[in-house]
Amino acid sequence: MPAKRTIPTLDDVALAAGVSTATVSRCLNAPERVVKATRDRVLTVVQTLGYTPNFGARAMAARRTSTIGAIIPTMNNAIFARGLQAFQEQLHKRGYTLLVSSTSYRPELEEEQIRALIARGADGLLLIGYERDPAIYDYLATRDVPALIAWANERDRPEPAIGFDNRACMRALAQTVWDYGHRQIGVISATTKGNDRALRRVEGIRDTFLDRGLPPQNLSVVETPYSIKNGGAAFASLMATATPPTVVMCGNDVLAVGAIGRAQAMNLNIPEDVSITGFDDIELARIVMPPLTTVRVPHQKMGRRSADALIDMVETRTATRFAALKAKVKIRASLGKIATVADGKTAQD
Amino acid sequence: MPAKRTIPTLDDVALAAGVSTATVSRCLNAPERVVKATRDRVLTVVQTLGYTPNFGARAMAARRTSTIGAIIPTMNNAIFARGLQAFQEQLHKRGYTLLVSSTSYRPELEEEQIRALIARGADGLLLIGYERDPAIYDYLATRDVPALIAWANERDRPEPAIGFDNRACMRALAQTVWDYGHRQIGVISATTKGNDRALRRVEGIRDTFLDRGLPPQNLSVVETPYSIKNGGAAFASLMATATPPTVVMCGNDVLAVGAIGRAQAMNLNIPEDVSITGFDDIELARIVMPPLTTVRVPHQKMGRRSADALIDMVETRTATRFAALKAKVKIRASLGKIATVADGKTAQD
DNA sequence: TTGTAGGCGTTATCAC
DNA sequence: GTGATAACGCCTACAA
Repeated sequence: MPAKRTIPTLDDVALAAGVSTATVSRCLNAPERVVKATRDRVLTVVQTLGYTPNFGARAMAARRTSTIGAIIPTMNNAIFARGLQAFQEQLHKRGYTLLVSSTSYRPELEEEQIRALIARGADGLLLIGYERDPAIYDYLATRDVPALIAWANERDRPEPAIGFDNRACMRALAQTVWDYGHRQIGVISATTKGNDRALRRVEGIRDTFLDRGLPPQNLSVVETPYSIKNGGAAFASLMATATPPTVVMCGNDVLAVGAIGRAQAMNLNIPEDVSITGFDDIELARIVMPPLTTVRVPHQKMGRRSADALIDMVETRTATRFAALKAKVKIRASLGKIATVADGKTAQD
Repeated sequence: MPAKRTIPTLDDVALAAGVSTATVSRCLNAPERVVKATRDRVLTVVQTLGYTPNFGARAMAARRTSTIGAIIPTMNNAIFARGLQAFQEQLHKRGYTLLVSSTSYRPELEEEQIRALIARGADGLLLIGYERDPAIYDYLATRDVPALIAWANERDRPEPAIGFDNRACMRALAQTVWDYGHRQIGVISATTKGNDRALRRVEGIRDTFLDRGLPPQNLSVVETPYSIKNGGAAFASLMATATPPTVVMCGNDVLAVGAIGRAQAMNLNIPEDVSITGFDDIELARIVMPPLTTVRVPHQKMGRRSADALIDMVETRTATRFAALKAKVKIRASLGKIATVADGKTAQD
């Protein structure tokens, strides 16, 4: 009647199976190098004893962990959730485990978290966006830990990255907005400090409108941390000006949903009184009334590809550059047309 | 010009600081046991070398990791996100790290994940709900890993749990629905197999209505996996019957949002044509039109308390029982009143 | 095909 | 207050 109060180790298994620890280890890590008879015997013992290898010991001896770390700004909303889920599923398929941690959009926390993940033995790292202290890139290099950037992809940066071109995507959406006749533009951006994706999106908006000759004073930008509530407040402040915008372009869907909610509270009709756009195309974008015009980001594909790319980097010790993923403008009811005098039309549509 | 291609270890630090590895270790783990002069010297070296302790080695030597594992059904929606975020923040405050993994609502995956987290050295585990193979509880006991149950709390179960009473909460909501005059009830539940929270919620609904004498045939329940889309489909099937319900009570807000969307697509007015209720009070519940009547779960408090409780269990090796948290019915526009003949009123309100 | 033995980087128990 | 030194559990040459 063995009161198994102790955790079985490789030794216990070896002893019970009448083989050496080396053989047990092989049965687990390279089964083909053990003859079937012994392998079966060993695996049975593993089962009955309920043996599980100790991760720390294994990591130390093998000097790798089959673990990938990811550091994302937040798990609080759907923006990263879908991509992360796909990332983790693909990792799992290829025999890797995911370690997540989040910075709560405080970039200064990222370095500590990178260290923590590396200390935990992460074989590779997924990071969001390009912008971070160069010392971090140095650190990654000295530790020889491959890192892949996601949610962004800029043509002129050398780091391996799987994502879309935030600036070009927003430029495309802004073009649609321009084509719809809007000439008085409000922008609600996430805080751009330490967030290159947010910055690029604002730049994309500027590109389009200023290139087409919009007077700079017709384009007003406010920054605020991502949240539904902040989106609402920023919207109110934009609408409170002498010449309120006919369209408010938001840095992401969460801000846009906040703006829509506030607009309704202010008894403004969308898109008759004001149009609103987002970015990401999270589930909320279709639920909200009216449905949100936004940019559809290929979250799943991005997650899956990132997993494959990062594992390749880890296993082959090489780094490649990747082409940007496509993200398409998705027009829904929250964006309406403005009839310009030149068009000879009568009113908003 | 040292080309530091190697990762610094405790030995390197000890060597450079001219002390023993034991002293370096103490500087890091019990600074008060080292005289200030040496401590400063050592810590400087740690800085300049960029030393980070190796997690695996540390875990092996110290036989603990300051790591807590959590296994949740999904990270895909907001249901667990808020509580988990609070959980992780509180863990962080107390010097612990969180390891998450998700089962995608497939209970049979839980055991493997528990093993994986324990193999990774989790000092304690957070699990959702009570229902699981008894063998799992045995395993946890032999491995001597404390586990805390969250998102549920049943008076007559001995396991330590921090959460609310799903059955009682849903009973309270059902009471409100009853008071509003509804006598033809539709229920959309998550799959109850392997999900005690979902089962208890349905039971809560039955409790209220059957106790008050509602004929069983006036209460129809459909089960479907959690998702907005499935919620919509289930709603359509409930409404397609000969005597469609005047209210559809959903097992959570995600299903309810799906139901609302489908109702709109079917040109049904809420609550005039049919009322809809949810459970959880996630952000979506306030965004959706009309806003959703639901049960407000204290996610943050639950997360925070769970962290404290679990750390206490780990550090003191004791287990206590906890009282259920309160969750309140939150009435919003998606629930309307039915005028009964007895009330002498005229119509729906 | 299988066994032996050294080493991975820490912590903790002792002496000093 | 500080320094040796023995675990900790596993992997992997290398040898048999």
